[in-house]
Amino acid sequence: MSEIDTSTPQARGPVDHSVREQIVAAAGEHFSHYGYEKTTVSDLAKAIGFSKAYIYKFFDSKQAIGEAICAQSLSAIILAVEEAVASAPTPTEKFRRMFKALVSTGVGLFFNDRKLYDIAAHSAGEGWPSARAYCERIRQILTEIVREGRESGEFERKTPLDETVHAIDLVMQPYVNPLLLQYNLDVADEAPTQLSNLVLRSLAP
Amino acid sequence: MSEIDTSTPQARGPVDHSVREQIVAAAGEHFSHYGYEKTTVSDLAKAIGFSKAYIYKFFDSKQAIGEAICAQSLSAIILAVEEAVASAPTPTEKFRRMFKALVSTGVGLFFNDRKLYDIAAHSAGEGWPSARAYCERIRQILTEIVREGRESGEFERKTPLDETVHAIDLVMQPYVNPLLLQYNLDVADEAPTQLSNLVLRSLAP
DNA sequence: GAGGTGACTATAATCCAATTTGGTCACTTA
DNA sequence: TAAGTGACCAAATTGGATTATAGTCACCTC
Repeated sequence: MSEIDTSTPQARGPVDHSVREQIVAAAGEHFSHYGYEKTTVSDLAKAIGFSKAYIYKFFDSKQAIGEAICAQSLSAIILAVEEAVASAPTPTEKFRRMFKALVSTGVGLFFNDRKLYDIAAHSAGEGWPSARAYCERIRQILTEIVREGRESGEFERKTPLDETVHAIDLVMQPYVNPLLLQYNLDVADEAPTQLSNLVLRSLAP
Repeated sequence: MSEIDTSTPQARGPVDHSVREQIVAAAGEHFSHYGYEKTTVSDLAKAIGFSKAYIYKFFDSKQAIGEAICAQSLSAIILAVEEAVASAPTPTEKFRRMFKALVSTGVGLFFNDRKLYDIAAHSAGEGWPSARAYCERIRQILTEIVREGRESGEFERKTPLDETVHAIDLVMQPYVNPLLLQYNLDVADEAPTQLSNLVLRSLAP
């Protein structure tokens, strides 16, 4: 449910292979310690005890490895959001908690795993599939909440669903997208509440 | 009404002096042609036929000159916004046109005067007074519109004014702030309309 | 004193050769 | 045939000597 894109174009060779997992594990550690740029593919090869060439049997490029790691980080955010949504009783509350979880998990990643955050931001900036899939998933969750709120009569039904969702998505974008979030850290604590209030007012029937 | 901060701390020596104006004019041309980084203070000195040292009788630093130029660009946006607002009959329409003018002028600056835009973005990133004043002015205009809409009964009056304005300001921020706008160019044509609709729904009495 | 400058310094930008790095491929080995 | 690699190349990166730049100051001139 919350795995993003881990078995996609950037993969080579057998999808399910212990070496692939070793590579990803080593990359996770190295990227988070030294950053994406500072770790070389040879470093990863040494870490798992194989040659650099062998790495390329499993990944198209270094970027592909970066995407796998990025997808992991973003999956963690998705997971937190899904849990937050699941725990809420009403669509209104689901939206509030979603937004809050989204921002606080993102900000948490920024402060606790800055190196991994930077990959996510880079990923969003370059439009990597992992980042696209993440944004898409957030939008899905949002759509589901709005739909449910409309069905229960909690939200207005005049505006076309797509339009409503799209507009709310635009509002959340600066906090969803890691590339943008880093410029909004100064308002990250108040924004979810303030913007949720505004959005929910706009959704009132 | 739309002059931003042109007579502020970064100024030295006589505020009203033809040489100051010459410097600003030369800076405007050079920065817009070659960019802020690529033009040296000596270039500006040569352009106006004085020594570099003399420049420093009028400006604290190169950055101070940059701020003056930045303030000019941002003033142009403010002016466009003020005109758009003035031409609108109702608060609802004022808000729509404000948002639209804001984005289209900003985007226009990006595509037509990229070098100047970059200064504005840098300014916003570093929190220069010129950028702060700009954001503050936008907020003032917004406040005035909301207040007027409340008085005329067009907008709801339950939510505290400050809170309403602040939330709307957060919504507009990605398009007001040049640092952020450049990451949102892909949605810059639809965002004003979509977000205006959403905000206005939230303002409905 | 108002208008203006050349010479100076510390720091930042630039340049370029030497080195690394991402990525490939022909080739083992079991 | 599946698992794995050394040797190789073009492109990117580094380090460190060199140059350019922001900013100051004592001083000049009218």
